[in-house]
Amino acid sequence: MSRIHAPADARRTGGVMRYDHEAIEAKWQQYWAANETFKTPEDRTAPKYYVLDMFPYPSGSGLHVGHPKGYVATDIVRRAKRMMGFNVLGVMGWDSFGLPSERQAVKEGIHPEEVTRRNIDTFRGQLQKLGLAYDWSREFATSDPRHYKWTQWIFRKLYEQGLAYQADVGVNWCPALQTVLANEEVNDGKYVETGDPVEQRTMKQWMFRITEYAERLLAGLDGVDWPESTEKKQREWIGRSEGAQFRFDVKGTGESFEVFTTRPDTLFGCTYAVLAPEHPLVERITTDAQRAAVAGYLEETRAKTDRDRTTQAADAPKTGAFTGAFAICPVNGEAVPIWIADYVLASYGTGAVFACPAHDERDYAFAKTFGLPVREVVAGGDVSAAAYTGDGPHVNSDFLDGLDIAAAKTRIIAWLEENGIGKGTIQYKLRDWLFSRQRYWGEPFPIVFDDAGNPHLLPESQLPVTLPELDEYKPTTGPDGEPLPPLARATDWVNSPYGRRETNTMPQWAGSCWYYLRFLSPDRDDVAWDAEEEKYWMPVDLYVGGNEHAVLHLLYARFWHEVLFDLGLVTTPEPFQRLFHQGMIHALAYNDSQDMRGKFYYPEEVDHSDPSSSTATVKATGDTVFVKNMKMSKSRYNVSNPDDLCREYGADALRLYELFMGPLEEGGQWEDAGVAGTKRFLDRVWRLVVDEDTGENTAKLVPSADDRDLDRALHGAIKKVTESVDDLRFNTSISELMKFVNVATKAEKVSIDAMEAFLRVLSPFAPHIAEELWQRLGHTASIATAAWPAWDEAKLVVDSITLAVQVNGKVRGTVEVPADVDQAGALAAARAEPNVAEWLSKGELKREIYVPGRLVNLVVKM
RNA sequence: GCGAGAAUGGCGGAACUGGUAGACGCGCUGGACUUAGGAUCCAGUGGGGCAACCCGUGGGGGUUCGAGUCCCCCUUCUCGCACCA
Repeated sequence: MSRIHAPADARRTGGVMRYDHEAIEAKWQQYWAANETFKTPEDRTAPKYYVLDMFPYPSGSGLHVGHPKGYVATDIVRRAKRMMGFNVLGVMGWDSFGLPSERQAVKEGIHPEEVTRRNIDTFRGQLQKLGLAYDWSREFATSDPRHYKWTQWIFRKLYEQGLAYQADVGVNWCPALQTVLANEEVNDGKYVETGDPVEQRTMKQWMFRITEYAERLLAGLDGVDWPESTEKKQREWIGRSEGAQFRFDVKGTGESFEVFTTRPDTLFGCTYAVLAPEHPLVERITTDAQRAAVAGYLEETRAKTDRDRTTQAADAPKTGAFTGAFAICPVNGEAVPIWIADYVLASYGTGAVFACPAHDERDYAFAKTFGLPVREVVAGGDVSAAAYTGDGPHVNSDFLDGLDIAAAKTRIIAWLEENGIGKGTIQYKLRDWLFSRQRYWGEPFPIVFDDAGNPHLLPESQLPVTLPELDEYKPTTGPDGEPLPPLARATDWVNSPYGRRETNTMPQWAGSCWYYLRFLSPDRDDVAWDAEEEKYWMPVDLYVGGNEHAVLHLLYARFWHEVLFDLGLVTTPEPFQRLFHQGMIHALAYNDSQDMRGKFYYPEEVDHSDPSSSTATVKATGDTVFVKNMKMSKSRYNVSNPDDLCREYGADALRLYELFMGPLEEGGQWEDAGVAGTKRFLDRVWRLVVDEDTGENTAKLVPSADDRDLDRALHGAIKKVTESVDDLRFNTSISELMKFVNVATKAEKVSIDAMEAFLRVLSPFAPHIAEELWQRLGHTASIATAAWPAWDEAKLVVDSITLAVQVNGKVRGTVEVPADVDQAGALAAARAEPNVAEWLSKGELKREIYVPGRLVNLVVKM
């Protein structure tokens, strides 16, 4: 029970009892911890609400003010929903495996675990200073064997389902990091996190058959409440396209190849075929005459980066080489030349296409480059000028003539199927998920290899497979000089009684794929999660995090969840019912180059006294620097530190400003001065209750006071805050809270009931001061356990309203009328307004418009 | 190139289904109280004009009694995606 009853030991300075945020915030944080105020309730009869923040990676650099924005938002939801009678599951933990800790450990010569523990302590400390209402008893880290035992357990499940396999695949190898990266981690030929260059290699890797779930992952999006743009990104990432796959025979050989197309209806317009340079047939069908040309082209292609090959516009000039071979177009028996070209990707579809330049921009560009014929088969465009991709009747197409695209597709697919040449199929852009990394600081696989090199699952009883101690965490090399992961150094560990252990580890995504389930029963060592708890708490009702995870984490987690659902281990097909992305916080950055790629300067190094100017002056040198609002980041020298702001203004003021600065989904531009503003607001709240001269409660607070204006402000605030808990528009609800304080400050008397109701709706935003004032008003239990107040619509209505009176759409005056005025009364009052009457006298009144409660518009013909 | 979103005072941002544009806050100006104020309180604050009034939501058209909001065209910015046949 509550152990701290002493009144706030707020600092008395010169007899003034000011709001001492440091003492009060520390006091209540201790109180919440000591009383386990936010421990998840045991009762399972109340409605539940699972609010989750995206799992943070505890980096070494700690938090800047951009990080807690989402956590503050979810904290308001947690606290308010709790007061509304929900059982709230609010938890925080650490996605603590990962390369940065490993690199930091190498650098400092200590164990990654130690780095991780230190970073977690920093993060936890920073978050706890913000007064976030987490159930800290459920905290866990993915790098804890108690947790990763179950990550390995889930891997076993996926393996047993045939969803995990090893394959020799072309991978993104990062020489600097000595590891492979997932496609999603590579952009522009570089590792997205560090910018280190990435090259292509073929290696044996673990893969997940996420492609088997492509259709399910698409369908599941229909049932969730997610931002439209994120759903769209996932759909596009999965990239479903319907079409046909069929066979082309290579003339004069026994060979054939399959093509995939979404436009089988244009088959009569086929004038050549193209194989990807990597296509296995290339070697076999190239004629001697063309061998040199083909070899030359393959060399050229190899030299190109993936990006060079895949980031061209459709109508960009093409490259390629003729193989000398011809393919037989199945629909008309024509022999068409077979080319190779890097605009055809080996990794998509069948790695081969038939080309119909008349109706495909890429084929058109290629045909123009190499002087290949163009044959129109869909009327409606001018194929002598450009490819025509619109609809129209087919021509030059035998049995398809006259049909539109849709009908022609159906017809040709039926024909292909009847003749045993091919069939209608669906292709996805989604590729199988590369799941292994050559790193130390990740989950070991529960896999051993036999002497023949075949993988076997370790029995469940052998989990967790823990990370062995190493002298060094750097990658190593094998007897043939091939690169080996750091775990290969642990020879005793590798040679287990069950076989040779897998030395790759899982990627960082693994832990975050199911952490939301572990939070349900993190103390259980006998199960990954408790089935009853899963039934009660899942799905996550509100998931808040940045949109940078729109595809990767959210797609991977959904995939695992779907598999677990199929196995009957979870009861909902989707893990995250509602998703919300908080915006990225920006702040002014100063750089000596206009493109912001030069040297950055700290705000205190420059003089930017004219905020409307896009340039500033470096104080020391007088040089001009450019000013731009940029994402807050250490490297741009534009971060604000939450610890400093907590010290100066308090966590409550910081929390308020995080959300007051703008809509949650937009980031907003950070200004430390804004925190001073929300601090002033809290000072005024304080003075409503506390007489700063005596430290006693103010005389202003009385048992009852009849004040319609104050009631309206109060109930307006209650209503707005209550609604914002669902629509997450906290910036406007904070302004309603401010309005109440403005009215209350001016009022002679404020009823204690009104003040208490206000404190309750304020408490999710500024919990420390709300607790303190609540206690000063005589309450012994935490305000977090108080009931949420209801608003009274009757209190929101006003006796009289001000109507704007327009003449021809321009406001010419206002009139006070009773709130329940009828149309005739409103119009009469409007016409009587002196200034309006004068305008009316200038012309003929043609029309009167009355918008109840708003305005009157009188249309006058002058 | 394609797609999505955005553009409102000196600044961050309000404005429900078209209905008094600029709520709330920052900053600024003036005043009060003060030994002092970077504390607090009061008043003011889109631009122009003594005023009536005029002009104002990136630019240009349109619909409407009435447009920040709806439609068309354009500009700029942000964020995704990038030859997927």
